[in-house]
Amino acid sequence: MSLQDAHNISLQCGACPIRHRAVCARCETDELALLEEIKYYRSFEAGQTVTWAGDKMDFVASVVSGIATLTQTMEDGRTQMVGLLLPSDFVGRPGRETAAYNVIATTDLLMCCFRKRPFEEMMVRTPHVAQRLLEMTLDELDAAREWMLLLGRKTAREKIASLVAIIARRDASLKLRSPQGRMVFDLPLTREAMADYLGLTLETVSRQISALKRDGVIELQGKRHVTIPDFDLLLTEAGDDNDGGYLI
Amino acid sequence: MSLQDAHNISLQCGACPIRHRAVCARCETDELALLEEIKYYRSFEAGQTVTWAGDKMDFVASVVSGIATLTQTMEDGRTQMVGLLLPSDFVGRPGRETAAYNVIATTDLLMCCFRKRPFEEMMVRTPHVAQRLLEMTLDELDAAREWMLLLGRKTAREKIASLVAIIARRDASLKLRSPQGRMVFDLPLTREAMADYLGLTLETVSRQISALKRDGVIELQGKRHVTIPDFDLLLTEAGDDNDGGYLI
DNA sequence: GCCTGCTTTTGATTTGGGTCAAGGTTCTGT
DNA sequence: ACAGAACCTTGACCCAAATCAAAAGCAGGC
Repeated sequence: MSLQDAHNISLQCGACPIRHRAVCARCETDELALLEEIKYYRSFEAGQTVTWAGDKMDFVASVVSGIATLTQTMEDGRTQMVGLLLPSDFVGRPGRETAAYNVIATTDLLMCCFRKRPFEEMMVRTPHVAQRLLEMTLDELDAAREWMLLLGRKTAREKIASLVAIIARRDASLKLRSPQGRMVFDLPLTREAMADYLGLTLETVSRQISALKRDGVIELQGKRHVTIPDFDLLLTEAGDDNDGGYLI
Repeated sequence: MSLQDAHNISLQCGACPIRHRAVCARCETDELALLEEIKYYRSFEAGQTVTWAGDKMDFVASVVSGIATLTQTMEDGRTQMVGLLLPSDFVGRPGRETAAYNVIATTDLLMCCFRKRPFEEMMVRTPHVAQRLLEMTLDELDAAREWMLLLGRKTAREKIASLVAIIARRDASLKLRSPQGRMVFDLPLTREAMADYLGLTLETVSRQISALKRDGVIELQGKRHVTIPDFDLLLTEAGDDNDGGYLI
């Protein structure tokens, strides 16, 4: 199944821009009509900036294809990625005027956008959508807090294993499988992007990937294509005690 | 003004358990009555656990007095604090069955609780409350992501300066002041708790506090009582480029 | 083919913060 | 007032990851 299909599934009922993990039985016809009305598409090239932190952002959106990152920066250039947007992910802050982070397309990116004002109006009128949005935000908060544990307490090797596990899990969910046993997928990030996500340098990322390869935890074909022979082994390396459903 | 007073202000309209930074013009009389009905108080002793991650949690709550922490742990005992609850802060996950983190009282703690079921019912009926809850969750998400930058990219000295600045800011807001110039307050955390929050060891925390004291960035009376001679200097040490309204 | 400009890997060296250890302070209960 | 227990500070040493440096892989354009 393609990423485009995954997006279609996530927008299942055709009405709600919000990701649905299960079938959505909530949306009503007029909501559908309203959303279709305010919907439009925007595409970005790899490397292009979607928004800068502090800029006005007059839309919310759902990623259709491609990958974008949310990053924080300090004046001296140190950067920390705080979120990764994959197809079917939602981005935007209903009720907020401005963007809080830099949003940057790391591949060619297609987004399904909704103008914010009418979207917010719809939210007020349809509590189920607002509730779903709250759930999604709570999910993101859980993910962010799990990531805080990684950034604060995990070793470089554990960080890499965690990231690979998260991407594997995410990839499996796009394929409607549960993550287990042998898994094959592509890393959607450069070494530098991984470093920004994990609070490491790209050299350390490269070294630890080599080490995990040497130790048989992962296999690499080329630089991006990964095979995981044993997902449980990877989880052990990641130091995860829970099933970590939250992240990304 | 006492902490109790701060709580009263945060619950200003007397109806909504949700923290209001400005005057709340939203709540209607029946919501008030409903909330009063489902409201009860719980107190915990210092060190007592409010909930463990994964446990059933059938209430949401607002901190009246005292301090609690949200922590994540790994099996081997490494812990990372992911949130700090001060008076007027809200805790709980409407729509979720279980707690996601360990919530531990670090001082004697009084919480104003609401049974979750009726609270959720009210949320569905009153979109303003749901919207306010979404705003709060977005605030928490912003804070978590700002914290990710700290954990991933800041030096030990910057981390300490950031934490002190955040506590100063928070203390000022309880006193209805804006943080600036000379400030005096108490650190509500032990060195160990600070270490857990910052992803450091308690020895490093102690050393860096000593260093900031030696360099005149902070002054200490005893172990807890802090004077900041120049708030802007502290912010510079923290490496903050924004005004950091989010954190805690 | 063969430049040119990435991205990635690997090596050598340095360093910030962790670890281990020993005292010092402050608080609490008797 | 005193004992014991937390909590905090400081020192010595070590190590994981950063930094500095160089070379290798790889992709696109001519």
